[in-house]
Amino acid sequence: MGKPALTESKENAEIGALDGILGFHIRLAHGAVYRHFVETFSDLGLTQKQVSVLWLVGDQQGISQIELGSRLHMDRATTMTIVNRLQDREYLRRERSEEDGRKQALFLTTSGHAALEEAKQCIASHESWLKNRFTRQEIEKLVEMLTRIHE
Amino acid sequence: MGKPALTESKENAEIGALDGILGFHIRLAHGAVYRHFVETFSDLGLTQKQVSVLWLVGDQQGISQIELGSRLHMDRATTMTIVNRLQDREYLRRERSEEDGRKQALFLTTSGHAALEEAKQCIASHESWLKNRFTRQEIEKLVEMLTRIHE
DNA sequence: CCAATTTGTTAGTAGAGCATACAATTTGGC
DNA sequence: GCCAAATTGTATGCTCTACTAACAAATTGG
Repeated sequence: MGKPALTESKENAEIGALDGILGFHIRLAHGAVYRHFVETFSDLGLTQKQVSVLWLVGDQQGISQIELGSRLHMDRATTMTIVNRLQDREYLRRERSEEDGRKQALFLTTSGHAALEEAKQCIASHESWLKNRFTRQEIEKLVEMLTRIHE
Repeated sequence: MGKPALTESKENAEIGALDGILGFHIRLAHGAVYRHFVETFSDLGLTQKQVSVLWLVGDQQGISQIELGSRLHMDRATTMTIVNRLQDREYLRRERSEEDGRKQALFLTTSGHAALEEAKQCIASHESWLKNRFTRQEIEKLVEMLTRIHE
């Protein structure tokens, strides 16, 4: 019954049965990646979401908010707040779409492009910190498995 | 252009070069797991963190807040807000530790135990939703790789 | 042409995370 | 034993992300 009192030297935090929960490991891994991301981007002052949005808008100028949101799995309201923040910082601007008056077309400003370039440098260093612990094959397998989760 | 237009979830959202970023996939996977978690736990009204805390306190009655926080990678302030919320709902209680007057020892209440039991049922169904897409070996490998990230 | 849908917007709520400051307690150096 | 430093808990305030609900404007379809 019960478990022996933990007297072992293991510095690694014991999490008991939680260790068998896949979702738990995904959450912890995400947290670790998140924290390193924030550290890497403390100078730029950009969050993961903001960088993703800059990246996607840079990739596909004129994309609508709804399209942007759907590709990053954000709802309309969440997309709004992030686009608002980037617009306030003058990294991107909205334009009414000509084809569809309901849509806003999003474009990077000049400083938006500059910020994205800087961000891509940070992403590179962040990614190598992350990927360092895996072989090329493992990364491929990991990405494939993660994709099966988020589809 | 093999993809049919459909109203289902699986509209292959193009994310371009972002597709090569491992951190991005971790974030998307986490988001997908999180959303399914919330859905699964909408009846119980518990969050991932709250369940993790209930689980750990149930596993190790008398654990201190600092210990709890360190095992779930939360700082003291964050741990406080979560413990406060669970205490307000009378799922757990604090007791001044006898060995170390600085510490609070945490214990599940009766309804805390009940909530944890319910939660474990939900976790099981949530986990099988998640694990369904993998073989046993893949799960093992995935957990091992995720552990390398969060150590 | 009118009703339904899509898209954007605003406002409000909530969880999680972090920084800072402070109080109580314990620990360690002397 | 005593005092300074470290540990733990607490309180406050801020930010980011995410969701809901309601509403307006534009488009689409029957």
